[in-house]
Amino acid sequence: MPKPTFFNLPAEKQEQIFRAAVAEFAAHPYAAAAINRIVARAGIAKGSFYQYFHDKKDLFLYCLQRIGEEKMAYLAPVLQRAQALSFFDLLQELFVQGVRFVQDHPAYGAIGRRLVVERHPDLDAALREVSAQGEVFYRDRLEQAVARGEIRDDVDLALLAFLLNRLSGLLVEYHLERAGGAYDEQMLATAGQFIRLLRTGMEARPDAERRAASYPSPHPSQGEAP
Amino acid sequence: MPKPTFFNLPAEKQEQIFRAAVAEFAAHPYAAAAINRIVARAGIAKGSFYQYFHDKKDLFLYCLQRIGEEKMAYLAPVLQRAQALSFFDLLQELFVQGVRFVQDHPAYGAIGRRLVVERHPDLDAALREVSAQGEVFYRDRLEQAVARGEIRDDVDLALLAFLLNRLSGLLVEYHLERAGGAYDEQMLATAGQFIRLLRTGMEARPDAERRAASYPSPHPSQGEAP
DNA sequence: CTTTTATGTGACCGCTCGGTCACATTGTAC
DNA sequence: GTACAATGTGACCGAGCGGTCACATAAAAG
Repeated sequence: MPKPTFFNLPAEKQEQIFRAAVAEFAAHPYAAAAINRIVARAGIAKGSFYQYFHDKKDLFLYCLQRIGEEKMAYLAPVLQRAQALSFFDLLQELFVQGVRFVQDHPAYGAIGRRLVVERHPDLDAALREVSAQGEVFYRDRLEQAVARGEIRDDVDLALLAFLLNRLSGLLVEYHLERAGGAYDEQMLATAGQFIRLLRTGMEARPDAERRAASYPSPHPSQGEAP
Repeated sequence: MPKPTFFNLPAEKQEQIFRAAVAEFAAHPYAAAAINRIVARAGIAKGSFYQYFHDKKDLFLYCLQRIGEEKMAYLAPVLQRAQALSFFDLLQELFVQGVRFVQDHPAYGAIGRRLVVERHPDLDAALREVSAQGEVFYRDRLEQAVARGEIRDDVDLALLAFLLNRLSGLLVEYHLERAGGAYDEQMLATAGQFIRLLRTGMEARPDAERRAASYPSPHPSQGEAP
């Protein structure tokens, strides 16, 4: 938790510091992220920084909390409708909003990815909390969907919750790498394909099944192979 | 590429240095990995190190190449049978061998994960090469499988190749996090569930389809939710 | 032996790091 | 004005970094 001094600062200055920190943590692994660069970018003295935060870890966790709040703000409209949506509609909405979030805040995405992969004592507790949160959420939704008969009852829900929690990150990465990242039709098509794969799998099947699986765009006009 | 001096070393000593480097790169982000610790662990003088390698990047790329060779050795038996196997059998074998590889060499897994997520100028070229390699492989197999009618012809192959390339990493991670990591029945069951999800999806369907999807273990006896 | 060539060595360089501290500046109370 | 508390500041500390270099050692060549 930041020191009280930080919260006494004008909101404008708090934001400057937060933005500088986010940029730094997005650009460098935690261990290599430099307070020196953060204070330079924020336009404050190093001594001042240590009046606001106890140490680097304190700053990082503050950033993580802020990012989490912003993400929740993105997801809130969807979450409110969660009960009213079918599981796959919910999934689609969550993925789409997830892509939008990272498109609007690429640095947040970079920090999230680092958090998942990096091994640093300062980060371990935060990582466990964040990923457990996501998995519990998916697990609950999955159980409801199974109860409603939307999802087969013979799948390993723990495995599936784990996968869904990570897949949203992969989808974002794919869209950013290939499509460059606009929030557009192409993105919706990719998300649709993604969901369709999850729903009905990739195996060829008799035609009867095929049509039931259609979603927003059946053919995203991706490049064909030579 | 290491300097000639390195290859003049007794194989034993080369191995000592390689192992020390792998341990360091697995335990720390590239930027934070320390030549000082590597030479200490390898039992050589720092000056000697710079007779063997041009710099840190040189050492890291050498490690990556060695790891790639060892992985190929693991996968070779499967790859040789690739044409004879159905796509999903091939996938199952690849995933299983992938898990085995990381179980036998946890440090290699850690380095691979870092490579995918970390952003460092020294690593960018290597990352692009490695991931492109994997995707091209999957893409080729997918096209063959579509031609053989094993896989529906209306999926976005680029997206699917990307996902498969990453999913193998996720499966490994899941198995290591939950099961702790033995190469055992439990692992085979998880891989089977995984493949089954890919084949037939998670959506509930009329019973006819259900049975066609069975694979090694239909019920992996994962814990039930309260 | 001496010379030459290849290899081993650790003190050292310049730099950056996270974090501290003595002091300067500011704002309010009186 | 003075007094006092809160906040701003950057030089500084010890440590660790990647990388260098003058020199020691050793083996082979003459």
